[in-house]
Amino acid sequence: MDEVDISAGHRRSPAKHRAILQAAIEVFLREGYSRASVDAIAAVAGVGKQTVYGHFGSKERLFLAAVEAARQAGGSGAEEQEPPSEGSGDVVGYLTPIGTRVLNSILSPEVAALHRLTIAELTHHPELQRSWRGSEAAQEASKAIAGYLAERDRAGELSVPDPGRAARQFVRLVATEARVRSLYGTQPLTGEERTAIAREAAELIVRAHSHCPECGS
Amino acid sequence: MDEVDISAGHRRSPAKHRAILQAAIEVFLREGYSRASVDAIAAVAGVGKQTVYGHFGSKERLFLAAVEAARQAGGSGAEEQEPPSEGSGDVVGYLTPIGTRVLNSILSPEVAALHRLTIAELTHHPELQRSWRGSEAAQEASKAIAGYLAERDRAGELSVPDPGRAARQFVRLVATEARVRSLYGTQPLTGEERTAIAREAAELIVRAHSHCPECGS
Amino acid sequence: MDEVDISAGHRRSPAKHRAILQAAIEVFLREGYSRASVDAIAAVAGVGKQTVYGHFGSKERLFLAAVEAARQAGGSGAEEQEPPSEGSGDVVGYLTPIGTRVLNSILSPEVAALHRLTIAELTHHPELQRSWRGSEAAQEASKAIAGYLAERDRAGELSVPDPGRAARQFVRLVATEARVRSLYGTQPLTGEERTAIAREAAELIVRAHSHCPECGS
Amino acid sequence: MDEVDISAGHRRSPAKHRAILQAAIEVFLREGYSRASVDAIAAVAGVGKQTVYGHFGSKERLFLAAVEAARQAGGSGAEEQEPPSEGSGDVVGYLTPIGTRVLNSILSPEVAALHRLTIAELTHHPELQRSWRGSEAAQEASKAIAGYLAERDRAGELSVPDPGRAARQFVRLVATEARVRSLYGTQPLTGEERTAIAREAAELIVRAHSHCPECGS
DNA sequence: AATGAATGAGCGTTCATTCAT
DNA sequence: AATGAATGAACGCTCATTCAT
Repeated sequence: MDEVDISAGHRRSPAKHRAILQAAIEVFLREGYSRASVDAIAAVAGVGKQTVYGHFGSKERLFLAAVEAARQAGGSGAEEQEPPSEGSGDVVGYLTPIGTRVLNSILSPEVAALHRLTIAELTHHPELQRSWRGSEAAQEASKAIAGYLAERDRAGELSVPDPGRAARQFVRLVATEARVRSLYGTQPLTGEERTAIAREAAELIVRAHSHCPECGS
Repeated sequence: MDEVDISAGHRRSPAKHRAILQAAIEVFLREGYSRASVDAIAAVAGVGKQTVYGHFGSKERLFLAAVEAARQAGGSGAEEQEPPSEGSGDVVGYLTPIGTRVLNSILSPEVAALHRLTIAELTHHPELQRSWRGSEAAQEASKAIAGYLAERDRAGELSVPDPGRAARQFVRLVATEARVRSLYGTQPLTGEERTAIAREAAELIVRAHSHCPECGS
Repeated sequence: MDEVDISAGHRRSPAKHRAILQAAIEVFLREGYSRASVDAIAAVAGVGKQTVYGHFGSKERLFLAAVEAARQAGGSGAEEQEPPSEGSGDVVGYLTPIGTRVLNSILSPEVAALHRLTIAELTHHPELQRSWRGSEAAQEASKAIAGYLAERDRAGELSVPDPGRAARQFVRLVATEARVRSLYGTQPLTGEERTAIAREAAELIVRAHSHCPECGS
Repeated sequence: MDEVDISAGHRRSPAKHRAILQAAIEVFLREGYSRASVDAIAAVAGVGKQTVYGHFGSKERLFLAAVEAARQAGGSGAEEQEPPSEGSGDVVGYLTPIGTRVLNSILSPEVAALHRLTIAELTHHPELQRSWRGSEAAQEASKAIAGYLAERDRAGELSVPDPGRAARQFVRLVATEARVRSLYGTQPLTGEERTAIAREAAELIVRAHSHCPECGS
């Protein structure tokens, strides 16, 4: 009884609302703001144009709502993979798959397209700044990594005076390298490339925070 | 033959060609591809619309030519600053101003706008990929840094097994952190922020390639 | 049964009927027929759009009903002022304030707007002709004036062979001069202007129907 | 060489300008401002819509230009009839045909439609006020009548202390009576009706300014 | 070569009206 | 009876492009 249209027909149907939003995400991400036409979005959603305006008022407001919805949808699902075992001393072996997951999330077509779109429209739609701050899905991974590094520091395995900074640098390196090499997500990257990017970054971070292998300082 | 227009009247005037390109850069960078109108570009250039078509054939070709011209113009001028003295052992002190220069270049309004525009239009204008590869003005700085790090390695001051990778990582870190914090160049960054970004990255690189201060390994 | 809505819920509520009419008058007079939207009228009336259609069937019928209602409302209230003392021989002094009252009625915002609206829509809504004939609120004043002039004639003070015609001419002169000078009620007229208009017309009528001051013919 | 298109083809063609204006007059006068569509005007003019915008910029500016052009066109041609012989003592016989001509001009379909349109749009297009003042084609007739009455006064045939006022009153009476009876030009008036209206007004004016037939005062 | 007038398609938006509740 | 969501057609206006000069 929840699937379609609870008490539908009279109140503004949430089903159509979602359909329009979904269509808007699809078309805006594919075409960009200017090229996307409200007609096309309405057609994809399977509703009349005025229904779109009834729900969202204007192309601009629809756009902002779509970006926000896409951001939330894109953020979720990234962490559904199992967290790797906390324990071992192989820090590079631990960080690399995490970096790969961040990278996979960032290069997913939807997330990458959303990222490009946000950058493209920042100057004409300053409200996107709000979206931007929360959008770096990688920031959640960043916190987990910071926690892990702090633990390694406490365990005496690494020397990490500022785990937050180190985690942020790791994530930035992974994300940026991936974006640059994939032309901001428009060109595919093989699994090997992805792993190599993550490992390179992991190695840098580990090197920078290792005790001296000889004297232990 | 380069003067201005001396033989004008029948051959395509190079002066008008440049004026159109300049106007196109201005308008495309400000408005984006779709929002920019050929009318507006012709008006800014002070020529008739058909002249634009005579020179460039279509809006799309004009766009690509404008991006290419902007890329060349943007790349130059970044290195006009004197290279810092090569010598000293203060590697962070050496890398930080270089990073700051990279960052200043990247955040200049024209370069940042060009970067956003390229990202925005990558999917609709695949030819921009050509532009992209050569556009990272930072790559020149990268080579200089790699050379410097290799030298430090040879001098026994640092241990840099892969100077190219380290230099690239440094430049990526600086550029990305700057872009993220400035919303891809749409928000200003203070001098202190810029310096701090560069120093953070420099410190990471240096930490990662230092000899152990105690045992020298 | 006239209270408010006591039996509401199934029979058409007269209260809503009146509210819709009132809202329609307001919006049509302010915006004109084409510019007025049924949405706006429904919103002003505080009812749903279908309620409007349930009561009036179409925008056009609502319009005609609104004009008719406005005409009736506008006609009333004009004569609530006391009739001046019948007696004196100062005919100009008697006619002038009557003319001023006619003029004030005609220039009241609602009456003037209704007049403009009727003129504007005459060709597209021929039914407005019915409204038109009865709308000249001044016609009631005209009859009173005719009676007064006839009385002056019987008393030998004036020579008015056709009091109806004279009264009509007086009212026409006052109304037209007022409308022309106020741009059909869109520009205000001072009290002095109003009085002067009425007096000018009164003087003409009196001159035209006076006995010769010398020989009495 | 002047008829069509002097050096046409390159500069904005005056012929199309006039065609658009003519079409706009036709459609605006027939439909009113809101109902008239730019598409319809362009179609009637036989040009593309953008041509209309190239020439006039917006519907509103086209409207104002059309009203102005219609006013000028409407004003001319009214006076092409021969002025009646100045002489005689039959003032009513002299004024009546003049009044009839004024009335015929005012009731011509174009002039009447323009008048209605101007009244209808006064509040939404205040610039029409400029048009308004000069539009009363009757004002020229008014001056002629004033001159005639002044002459009669000098000749001792009438006593007209303020010929300008008297002429204005005459014209107002004729015009208003004609408009009211013809529903502002939307219903035809027979020749007899027209003459009767003019004569009624003429008689009033003459009565008001006659010397006493008995004592001559 | 260069102009800008002109085109036809398309844009975002709003309308009077009907449908489903 | 009454709601407001939904529709399809139109609106004013702008666009990239071509034509005629």
